[in-house]
Amino acid sequence: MATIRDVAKLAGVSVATVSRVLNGSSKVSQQSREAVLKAQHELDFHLNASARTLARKDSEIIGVTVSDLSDPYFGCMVKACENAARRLSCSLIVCQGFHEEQREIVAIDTLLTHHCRGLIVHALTIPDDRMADYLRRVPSMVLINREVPGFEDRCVNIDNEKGEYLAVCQLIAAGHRHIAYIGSRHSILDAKERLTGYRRAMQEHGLSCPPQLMVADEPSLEGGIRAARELLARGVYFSAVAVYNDTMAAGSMSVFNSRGLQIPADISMVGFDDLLLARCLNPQLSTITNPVEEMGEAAVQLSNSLYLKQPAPYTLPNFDVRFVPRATIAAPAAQPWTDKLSPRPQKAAGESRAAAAFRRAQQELSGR
Amino acid sequence: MATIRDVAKLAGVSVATVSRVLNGSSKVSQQSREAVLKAQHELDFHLNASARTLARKDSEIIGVTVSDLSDPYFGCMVKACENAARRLSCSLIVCQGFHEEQREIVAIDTLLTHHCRGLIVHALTIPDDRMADYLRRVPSMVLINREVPGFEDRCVNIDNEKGEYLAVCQLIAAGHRHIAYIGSRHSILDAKERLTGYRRAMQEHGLSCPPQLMVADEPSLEGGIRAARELLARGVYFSAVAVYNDTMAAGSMSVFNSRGLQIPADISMVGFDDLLLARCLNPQLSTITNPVEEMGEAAVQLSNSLYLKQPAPYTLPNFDVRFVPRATIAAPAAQPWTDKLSPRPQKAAGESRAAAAFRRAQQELSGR
DNA sequence: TTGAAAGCGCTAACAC
DNA sequence: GTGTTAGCGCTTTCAA
Repeated sequence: MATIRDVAKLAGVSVATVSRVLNGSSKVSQQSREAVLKAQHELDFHLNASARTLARKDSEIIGVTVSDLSDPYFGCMVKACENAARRLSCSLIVCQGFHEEQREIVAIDTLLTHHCRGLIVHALTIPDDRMADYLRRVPSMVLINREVPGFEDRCVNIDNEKGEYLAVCQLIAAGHRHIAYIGSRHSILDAKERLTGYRRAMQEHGLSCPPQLMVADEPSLEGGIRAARELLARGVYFSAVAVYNDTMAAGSMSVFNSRGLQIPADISMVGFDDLLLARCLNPQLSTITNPVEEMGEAAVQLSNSLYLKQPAPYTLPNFDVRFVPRATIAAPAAQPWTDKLSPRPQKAAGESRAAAAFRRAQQELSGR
Repeated sequence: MATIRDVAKLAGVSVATVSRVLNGSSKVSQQSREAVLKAQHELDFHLNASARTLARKDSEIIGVTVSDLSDPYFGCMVKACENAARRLSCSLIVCQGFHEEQREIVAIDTLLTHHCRGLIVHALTIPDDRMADYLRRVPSMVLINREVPGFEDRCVNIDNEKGEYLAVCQLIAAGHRHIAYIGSRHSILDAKERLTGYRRAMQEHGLSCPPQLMVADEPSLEGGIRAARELLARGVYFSAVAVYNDTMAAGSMSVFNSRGLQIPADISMVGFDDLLLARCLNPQLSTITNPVEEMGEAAVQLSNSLYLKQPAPYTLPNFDVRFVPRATIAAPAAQPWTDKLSPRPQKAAGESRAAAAFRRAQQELSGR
């Protein structure tokens, strides 16, 4: 591998001059500049990032941890981070934590080792006090999708409660009164806030949140499938479901569909995140926007600003959560499929198609 | 920021000993080890990756370029790369090329600057000769989803032609004879190979590939939507569509659905890639597996093996492409919606629901 | 406008 | 087992 010395020798100048040319310094004669560029080309020379980092004490690397890159939510986030990093002439290092404390710690330590210029951390299983430790020690660390007390100004987050509140209000406005909630089983901020939003919307409209209508599972397609099955198995009436995120909603919809339950005629649904996926579902999923890309951008900006100790630090924008009307919300059927608000309904004479489908699903899924 | 010197001083040993402890060398007394670890903890010290890289002349960084991280296909790929990198105690740098030559070049140059231990490059717009240049100069560079003549053993790829061939054979086996093809507009290897697979399947079964039944667009949801509209606008009969990838298929399905055309009753469909998305669609999309994660893994392995100049270099596995039967393929309707195999059919007396839907779609979309 | 040279923080001989 | 020390490739003073 050629070094700056080789280039200097070939160009007939000193290493300092080569460095100047390669860093765009103006104080170089046209002649030297050309000679250096020519030599660089001939030797196919690239400055060594590590050596430069060492000399400058500034790494030009932004580090980001997410839980799982195959999740489109994080894909979008990291996409935005990479774009923002590039604009700062930085490279992006990504680590995955997979919702496991040990891996999240390894991920953060990896970034620390690289003495990153900015750190965007999505780590949900590390306890608050440990996170606070990190935040105290690493001034440019920024958290995403999480809030640690005392460091609110370094946490990039949306108003999850408001989002879910909006979602449930839409269901209520459509006439629903028996609204189930499929949540995330992770005890993380998003999950809690969204659940609170659901509860608040229900309560403000004088509706109850019976525990039989609330289930929680992994925030994945499979989790959504299990949750929907569980809900049906309980046999309690509901005409609508608010779901933690679009991915779980997709899983749930596939269960309802395959059981002959029509969306939105029999069951209305609302998701959260507004992934591309939401527009691919049939019917297209009504959901809540989640400005992941803006958040990724903002996180990088904030982190960089903290790193530079700017006198007027970057201020986080207000992230917008909005309801996106699509095709999964309709008025509830005039006739509920059961008038029982408790499990185990029996077959009734002259039951409707939907009622029959519900009953069959409940019977099969409850393991009888 | 604390350095190894500070730790040495605090622990009352030399920097060499600190280095030994921190790198797990066995030749250290228990006493020294403990002192060092204690000092490290007190100072919250982390080895500086750049300094280590410089001293060792080995960067412990794997670099990967993809076109767009928000595309779940690449998300899966990078996920696998990160996992593989971690197993080699390496960090992962990701750059995006966005199918633009200039950005792809910047991405590769960025990786070169970091003197990566391994380079996994997905760059489709840089011409072959330039890619060959890179490959010659950087022995550990590995290409993904592309083949450059003379470097086949450093290109990680699946048999796209076979995959698409399998897909189309399934449609033919179901009884289809008028099979449209929605392709990618990018003139890249995958696109060409898959198209070839379609052609070969048709020809081997004595079927023609009329140009009116072939459209191409961006390999995105929007591209799929436009392509399906274009196809309908042409008004030529088809009972099935083979699509370049699942994402485009999702877009196409949404168009057919919204036009009252039923899948698979009116139109059978088959995708490619077997993304999570395929299982979220309604009906679930029959498709072809694309072992992206295995490919990502293999690419990292291969790159690392090339880097180490191993005597017995890593050999690429045979990536499996398989047809995944789901719910979007059925026999064609007994009655085609038109007997005209050319555009602009007129309303016929007593036309079927499907025929009416097709006709309306064609008329509206062809801009009349 | 240029060059010499002192580090940046670490590793890895080498000597003890 | 341990310490000393010469680099690794680059940037950046400081002098010229």
